[in-house]
Amino acid sequence: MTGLRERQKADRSRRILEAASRLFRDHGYGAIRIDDIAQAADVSAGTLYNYFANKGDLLLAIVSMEVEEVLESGKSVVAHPPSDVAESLGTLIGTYYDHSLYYLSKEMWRTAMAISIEAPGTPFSARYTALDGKLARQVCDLIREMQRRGYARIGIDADAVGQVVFNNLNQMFIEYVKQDDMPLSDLLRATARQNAILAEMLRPV
Amino acid sequence: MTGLRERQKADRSRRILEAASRLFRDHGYGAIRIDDIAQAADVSAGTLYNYFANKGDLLLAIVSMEVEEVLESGKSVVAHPPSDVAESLGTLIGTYYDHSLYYLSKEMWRTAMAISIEAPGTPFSARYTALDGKLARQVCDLIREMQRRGYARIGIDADAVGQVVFNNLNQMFIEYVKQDDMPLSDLLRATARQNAILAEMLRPV
DNA sequence: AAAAAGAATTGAGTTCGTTCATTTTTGAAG
DNA sequence: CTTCAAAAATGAACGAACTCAATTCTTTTT
Repeated sequence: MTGLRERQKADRSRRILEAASRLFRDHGYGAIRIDDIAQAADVSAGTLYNYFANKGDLLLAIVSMEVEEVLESGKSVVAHPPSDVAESLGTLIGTYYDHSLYYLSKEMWRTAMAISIEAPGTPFSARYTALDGKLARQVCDLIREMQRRGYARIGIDADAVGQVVFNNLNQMFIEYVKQDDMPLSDLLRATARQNAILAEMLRPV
Repeated sequence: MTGLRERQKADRSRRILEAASRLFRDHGYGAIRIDDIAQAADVSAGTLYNYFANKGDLLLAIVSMEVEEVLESGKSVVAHPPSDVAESLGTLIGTYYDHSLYYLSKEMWRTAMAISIEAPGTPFSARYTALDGKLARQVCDLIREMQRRGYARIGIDADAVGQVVFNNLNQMFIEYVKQDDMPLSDLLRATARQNAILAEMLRPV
């Protein structure tokens, strides 16, 4: 089970991820070469390709870990939502956005999202896409939970609304990371305005 | 005005665009090398870079022409919208989606959208982003026009709703081009379901 | 314990996008 | 018609991601 080979493999994978994470964040994804990561992780460039399909896949592995955390912290919002619909959505979305730039730069996000569109087939790209799907479902879950508690009008297609809310926050996040000088406050204000309309519609009669 | 130099420049640009457009479509963006395009257009690789910032910028020039057409054909929908909100949105969005794969492959769209996120600064990337903004505004215009004609409830933030509708259709389109085997009918069905909710909200009292 | 099998690492080589010093072409001035 | 300057084209050279045949390291078998 924990033979030498297994341990070495796990260790190398960890070293590569740590080195890449630090280097990407400090110097930018584009500025870092595979050789830089390999050297920092004490492996050869060729070895790195035994662990990750390509440079982008390595980035998506890092970003996926971040999204896992976001998903986790979203759970508590769904479990104990504020009774106001607008506030609920704002809290969940705020949780998503707040986490987003803690470990990852805007450039890393841009590249990650670009890769997940352009090369959706690599292992970690698929994982990232799956996580995105889970986030979307979490928004749907929140709306259903609001309906269950009587905080939101029932008889409205929760999955469709949730999907729309998620697609919107995702697209707004893309606009946000596309502009290096756009502050988070602008993003929050814009999405609050958009969600206000959907929240109004969901408000119980 | 129409000196030899000007004419040659325009001609070379056109030849490059035509060659690239055909080759990308027939063999895929990734499979085509700059040299292939240069040869087909009867220029050197270096010359190509006098006309386009890089390979991706060339693709975005091609995609932008397509979006211009989409925008143009959207105008007539906004000018003469059906009186039902859901039908209006469906018609406009159907126009967008229908055009989308006439000249461009899914791979071209994937790559184009990826580049517009990752490298928003190049000339044609900026142009593509601007066109995207115009499309979003066109959706807002449609909703405002519906309100003006009494086909949609007034007193609702048309710009916010329009932005949400557009962000949603954009994100759904991304999902669509990410999966090579997803038929257009699936995309239309999904967005129709989502827009039904927003249309219901906009329905005049 | 030696040998065989096979898993993993290695780094030189390939490919392709991009750059840039040089050459060629164009249009203007004398 | 020549000369000159600016604009544009060229292709060899460069850099970085990625590949793969050869090698080294683990594990299993006898």
